[in-house]
Amino acid sequence: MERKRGTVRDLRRDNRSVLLWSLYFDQPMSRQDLSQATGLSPASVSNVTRELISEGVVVEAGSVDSDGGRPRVLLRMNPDYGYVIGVDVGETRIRVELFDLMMTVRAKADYPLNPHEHGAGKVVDGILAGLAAVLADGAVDSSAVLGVGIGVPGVVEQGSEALVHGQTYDWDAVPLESMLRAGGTELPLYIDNGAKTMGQAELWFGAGRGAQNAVIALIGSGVGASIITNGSTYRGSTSSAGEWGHTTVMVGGRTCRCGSSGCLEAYVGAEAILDRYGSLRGGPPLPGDDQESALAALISAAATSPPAAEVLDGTVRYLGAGIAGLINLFNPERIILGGWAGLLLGERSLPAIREAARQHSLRQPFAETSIELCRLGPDAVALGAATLPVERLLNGAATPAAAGTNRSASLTTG
Amino acid sequence: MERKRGTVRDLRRDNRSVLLWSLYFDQPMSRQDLSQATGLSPASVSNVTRELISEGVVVEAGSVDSDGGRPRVLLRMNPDYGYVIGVDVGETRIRVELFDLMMTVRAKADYPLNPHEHGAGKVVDGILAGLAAVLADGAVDSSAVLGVGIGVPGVVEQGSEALVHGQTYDWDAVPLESMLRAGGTELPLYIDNGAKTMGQAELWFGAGRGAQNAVIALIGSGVGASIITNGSTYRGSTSSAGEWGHTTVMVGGRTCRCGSSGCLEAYVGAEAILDRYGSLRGGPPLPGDDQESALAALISAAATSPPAAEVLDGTVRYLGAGIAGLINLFNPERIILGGWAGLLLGERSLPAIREAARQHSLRQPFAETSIELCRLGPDAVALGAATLPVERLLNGAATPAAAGTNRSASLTTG
DNA sequence: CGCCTTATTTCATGACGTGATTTAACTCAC
DNA sequence: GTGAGTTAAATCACGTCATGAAATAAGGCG
Repeated sequence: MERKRGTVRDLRRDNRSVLLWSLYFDQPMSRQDLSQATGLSPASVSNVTRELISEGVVVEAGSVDSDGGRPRVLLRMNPDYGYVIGVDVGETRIRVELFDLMMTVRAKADYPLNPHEHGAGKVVDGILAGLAAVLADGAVDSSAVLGVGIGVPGVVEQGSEALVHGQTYDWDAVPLESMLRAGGTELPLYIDNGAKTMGQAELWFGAGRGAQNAVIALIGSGVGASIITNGSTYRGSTSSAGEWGHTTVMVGGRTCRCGSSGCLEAYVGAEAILDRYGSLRGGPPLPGDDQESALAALISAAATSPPAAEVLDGTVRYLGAGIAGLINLFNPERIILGGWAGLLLGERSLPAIREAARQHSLRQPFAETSIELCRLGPDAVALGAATLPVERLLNGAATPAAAGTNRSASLTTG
Repeated sequence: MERKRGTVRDLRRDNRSVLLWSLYFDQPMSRQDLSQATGLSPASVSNVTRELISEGVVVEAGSVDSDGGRPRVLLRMNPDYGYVIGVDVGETRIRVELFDLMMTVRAKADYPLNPHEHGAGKVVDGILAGLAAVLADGAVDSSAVLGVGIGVPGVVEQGSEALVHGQTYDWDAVPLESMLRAGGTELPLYIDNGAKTMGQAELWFGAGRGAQNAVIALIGSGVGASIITNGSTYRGSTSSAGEWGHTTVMVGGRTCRCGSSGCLEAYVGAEAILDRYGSLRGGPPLPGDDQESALAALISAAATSPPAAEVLDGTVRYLGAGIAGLINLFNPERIILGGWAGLLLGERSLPAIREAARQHSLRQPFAETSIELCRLGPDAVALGAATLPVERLLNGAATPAAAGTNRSASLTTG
């Protein structure tokens, strides 16, 4: 998100953007509050506000207070100014959700995916079907949609057309964007890595609110992370930053599915945990075909089963070491542990994880970091993806399309 | 380095800053070149340029070219607009260097430090003496000094007055800034971690030039790093970001001087390498009281001595794993290996280090990353520290003091 | 020496943010 | 009720800025 500078018009756009961000996260606010929060003069707030209201992005929402003076008029975002869609391309299903501007869900659609059949074509079909379904279900015209955010597993190469490199899916440079275009959609698309979109969801609405520097650590079958620096997602030079799972925590250790050895993921990923438990017991895998119930079973077994406890203790230790590395390197205000396996582990062992992290990190940065659990659950990928077009709106993209059937159209100003 | 926005005057400052950065790193340039490089209109370049010339920051430096048209007038920074001082507080000495704006050395001074006597008082005395010495030696009046950058070991807490937490020195919240003030200096001070200043030196003038995302990995007696994100040094929430040395690469491994175990530093720091070699041989430490010659001796012994070769091979492997972690997490364009021990290792084994890093990192980000050696040598700490006040100047700090005896003072404009 | 070419400056214009000033919208005491 | 008091918001006049267009400067070339 570069900020072009130069002309005096860009300045206006910047100020407008600052004001929108402020309002978005602190609704409702009076013009006066906004002036304080943004540092802009009351006069400027008044001007920018008029513009925003006439565009329909912002609406007045009643007045409040008055101990003797003119009451403050409260301002809100207009949730119906436009809609956004979030797509979560998961291992077993595609989920599509329609939100209004304030991220209230308006419609949902799920498309199951055969775990062993991840052809890009299937995924594209699922997404397109989901888009049509939520638009119909929510009774929203596509012209009112600001954009569609899509969270996918794997690295997304942002170019003129986004390319997806999916390790898990065995995708190699899949041109998802142009495939969707070929499928007929004309909605603005924002494609990003699912861990990053989920991180952004936590950053905006979950345990990360207000953080400038944070790492959202995600543990599912595999291990990933979303890195927040200076208040926004860090992507690195080719958008693959945050691949935390393949950090070496044990040189010469267990072989990882990435081909290397000693990776963090080879110890704390759900698959690895179950595998370690299996080889310790020497028996067959735990009950339940899916990892989720198997891991839950392992965790509840730990109370009585020494081998299960041993595996989990080891997991906590490796995880703590991995988190400590993040603390030392990034010096974040917050580490947020998520992903379905991360939540299972965290619910049982957060204090132990904190202690392990303490042991492996430097005193000073550790003392400045809080380690918490995600608040939004594992379904936040779609939510986070849907924030991408909202982010663009807040950053001042020119009114996209005519967006908004629901505007109060009193443009008679002056 | 926040960029305050709001008024139209800030816009001017921003444009001025963009122009200065461009000119600083691409001297000399004509106004036309600048217009192209910055995206500003020729008219604006002309205006801003006039201002800069009248202030004395920029000077015209001859014209060039002319295949039929008016020749381009070349512009340069005025190296004598003001001076900056860089201080390197090392383990065995304090080094103070005086530079002009283009970082040409004008004077140097060294103050030896007893390795076992790192009292803050001694250090402050040394710095103050050094400042006086270089100013005298360089025949520069203190009013012409834009600022003093000081690179120290340990974490620097940037508050209203910088506090230094030095692990190595056993410093705990030493108020270095106010101590120097109490010592009588009135020069603007910029205190930062030495690894970060060295990283900035490489970023500006060394192997990091032009990189937007890079990590400068420093190996000396200990191990540190300087992280560059989006073109500038990343500091994290309390400026301790970049503590790479205590990343766990071997859970339950060697005890580290930080108190934890399995830290990268416990394997690839010079002290650790020598220690590992010592315990492998079972004999006394290598010849040479200082680590530097001992490590050099170990490296040259590796050609004939199997134990030495074994230790170094292990070191390469651990180092590669550590670097791989940086590649995965940060997805940088470049990893730059430095520090005196890093250079010794790198000169002998860079290809092996690259290979080890490849084995432990993901294919895609590894392919996008080049791994190189530092170009400026271990003395770049002072140089990098001295860039701090220059950075401030380029970012558009109001002309600090009256800076510059050497200005052409024709301020008669319109 | 005049014409051509290219770099730089000048000029008029339109936007913008802001402090000061007005106007708007209420409360409250009487 | 009604006027004084109080606070929020809008308006105004002003100064600053970047910019495209036009003018000017500075050289080459025939």
